[in-house]
Amino acid sequence: MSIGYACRTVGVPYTDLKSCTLKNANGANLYKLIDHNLSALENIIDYNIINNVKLFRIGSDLIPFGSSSVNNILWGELFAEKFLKIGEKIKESKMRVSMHPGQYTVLNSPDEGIVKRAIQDLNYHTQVLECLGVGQEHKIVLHIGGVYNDKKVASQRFITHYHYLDESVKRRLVIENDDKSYTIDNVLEIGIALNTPVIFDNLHHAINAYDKEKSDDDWIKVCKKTWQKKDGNQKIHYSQQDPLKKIGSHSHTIRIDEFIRFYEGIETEKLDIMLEVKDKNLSAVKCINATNKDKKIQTLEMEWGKYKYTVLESSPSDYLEIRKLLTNKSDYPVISFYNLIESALQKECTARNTINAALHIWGYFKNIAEDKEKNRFLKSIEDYKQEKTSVRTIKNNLWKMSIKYQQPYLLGSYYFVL
DNA sequence: TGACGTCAAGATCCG
DNA sequence: CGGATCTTGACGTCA
Repeated sequence: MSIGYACRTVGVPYTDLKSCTLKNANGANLYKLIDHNLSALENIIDYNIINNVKLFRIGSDLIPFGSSSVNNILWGELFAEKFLKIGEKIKESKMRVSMHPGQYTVLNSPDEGIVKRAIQDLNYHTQVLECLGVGQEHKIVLHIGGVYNDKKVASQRFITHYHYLDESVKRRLVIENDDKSYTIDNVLEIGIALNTPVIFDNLHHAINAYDKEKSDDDWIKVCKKTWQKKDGNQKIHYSQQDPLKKIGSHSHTIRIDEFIRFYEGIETEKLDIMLEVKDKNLSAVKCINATNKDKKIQTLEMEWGKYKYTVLESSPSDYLEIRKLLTNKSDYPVISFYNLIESALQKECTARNTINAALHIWGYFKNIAEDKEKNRFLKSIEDYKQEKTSVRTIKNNLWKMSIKYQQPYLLGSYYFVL
């Protein structure tokens, strides 16, 4: 059983993917971007290995304009070694990766040109995974596409167009229910016809279900039958509704109580769970720690080190509460721990608490900072008090100091990104 | 024709 | 001039 996250990290230095606009997409630029992005991907994979994350979705923008003819450089060959090095790390650590073309890759379109581009896009995604040298259990997830006033005809067209795909693409392709058009039973019908694995997405299903007679667990069991041994473990997507945003919007973080309720209601033995959530790796690590059989307080102490200053600026009372929670070294109060962090992070930061936390961070530098740096920090605090600047300015300033003076504890802190 | 979703690039504004 | 903040881009479907 693995739990993972999609595309990018939060709070992990040197893991951002870069891109460019169409008009700047020339060979020299693209070469630099790809080189940078592959290094970033390697850093993400390294982070995953260190943090015991065994499931990860590689972002489609790894190769900018990867499926477009404007990108005509032979990136597969030019970066072959870099790809293979990353692929080796993935295989060695038994990580499973995947890719997921976006909502604009539509295989079942009645428009020939759009179908052609969709096929090119699927070829591109396949090529990335092949360059890494990873097996066919490393999947490409696709939605069915548009309805065009007749879902039966449109489903049939998906099946017809599927047969245009290269064997290497078909081997990896899996299909998923969406939040507007194709319900899980629609997708299963196509999946069974094509002998293609089906991904169950719980939030899409909650919004767009043919009938709600069956539970999530029931549907997961039905989908399981579409996964064969060669496909690897069954995969599902899991996300939660953001309570403040419109229907279908992913939550900022995975609420741990709600996740555990879901987790305990399904058969997880041979199941991989891809989380779709704004805070990415933070929620993945949270859910991994909450379901881990290896219950060590050190795991929570490390997590606390990353969250503590964010908690301090949101809620000093929760800060004290969590410290108390972690005093018994033989305990593993993982659920209470994350509940307290979630509750703290929901609270509005008062100006007083914001400044208090900033001064705590400043404590790392006050004896080593140059006068110029000290003045800049004090000025940012003054400006903030007078509402002339946002807390961003203070944090960006302190972040630069953390890099300059190489404070490892601060470089891993979520204070700068949450 | 614009909303939808996503997030970095690119543009512009500010001190 | 550097940094913060706002706007655009790139894609296809649907109302």
